[in-house]
Amino acid sequence: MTTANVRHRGHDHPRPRSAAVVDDIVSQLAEQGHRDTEPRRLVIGAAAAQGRPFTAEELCVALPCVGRATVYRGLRLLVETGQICRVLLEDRELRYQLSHQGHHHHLLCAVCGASADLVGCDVEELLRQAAAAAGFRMSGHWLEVYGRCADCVIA
Amino acid sequence: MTTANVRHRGHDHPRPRSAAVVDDIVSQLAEQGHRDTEPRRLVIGAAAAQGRPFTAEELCVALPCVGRATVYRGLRLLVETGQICRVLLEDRELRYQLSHQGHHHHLLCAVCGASADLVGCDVEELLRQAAAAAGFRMSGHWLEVYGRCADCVIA
DNA sequence: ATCCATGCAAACCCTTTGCAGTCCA
DNA sequence: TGGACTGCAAAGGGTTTGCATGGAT
Repeated sequence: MTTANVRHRGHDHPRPRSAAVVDDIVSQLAEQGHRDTEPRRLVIGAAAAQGRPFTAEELCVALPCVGRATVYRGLRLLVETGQICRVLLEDRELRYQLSHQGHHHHLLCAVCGASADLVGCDVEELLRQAAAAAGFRMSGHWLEVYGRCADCVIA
Repeated sequence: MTTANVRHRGHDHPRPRSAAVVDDIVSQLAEQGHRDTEPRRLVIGAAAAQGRPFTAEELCVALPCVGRATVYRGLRLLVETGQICRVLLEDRELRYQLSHQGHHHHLLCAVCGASADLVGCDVEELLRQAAAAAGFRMSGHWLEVYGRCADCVIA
């Protein structure tokens, strides 16, 4: 295997400040014909402010002035446009987090909820071959890896 | 990688007829102190009769004489005792299917819904190493592979 | 001036739970 | 017989939708 490459959220690749993230996403949405509205900016801003995968409910609580439906519609739009991705916990709870470039998987800490992206790990090719051996043409896969992050392994 | 080994449901390893499957599962449940009841047998029988991953709702429809709660409770018991396993479709719809031995993953056909088990594919070790590179100690993972089965690739 | 986006509340879907009655072991 | 199991219906939670209003382009 290739040595796995890891990006810890907000460390190795520091993101621009939240406001810039919001502007960036809003402009990308604009290119696709989606309007620039205050509630939508609030949703994006709150999403960007989360330190780890978050739930729709958490965003609703963080944004009491934004309608519940608007939060859900905003999240759906962001997923559809690839700005954020969905994360499934072991108990099947659905969470979200800002997308990073390209295809990757999530390492999720069962203790503190932290998330790290796993990139450069060639599971995909392995799966494609295995699927082919079964006569399947793979079109996609869903993979979540659960465990304990470095901090929680020590504790 | 090791050459992936594949089991197509009901082909390479033909299962005993449905009634025998039911008896087998019921006796395993009995060993764990669970009673042998008619509704439970019906649930197991219906589950065994499905040709592909099924939903709780499908079982309820197939068993109009069995209470909805009983179907759900039966499925939960079967999952807890390892007799059946959960399968997640790409849209996150939850389905079930009879378990096979050991750890494996599912190849799911997006067209016809068929399912094949992927065994002997050492994704796990690859993931463990990748997780370790990120400082994570892996404790588990969830993987579903989506695509088209041999029949549906042709069609 | 459009018509997309929002907010509220109700609707929805899927699953679980409370409870009284039933039936294995 | 006692405790597990069942069925019904109602509750539950998480998410979506209908509709009238508001706001971006």
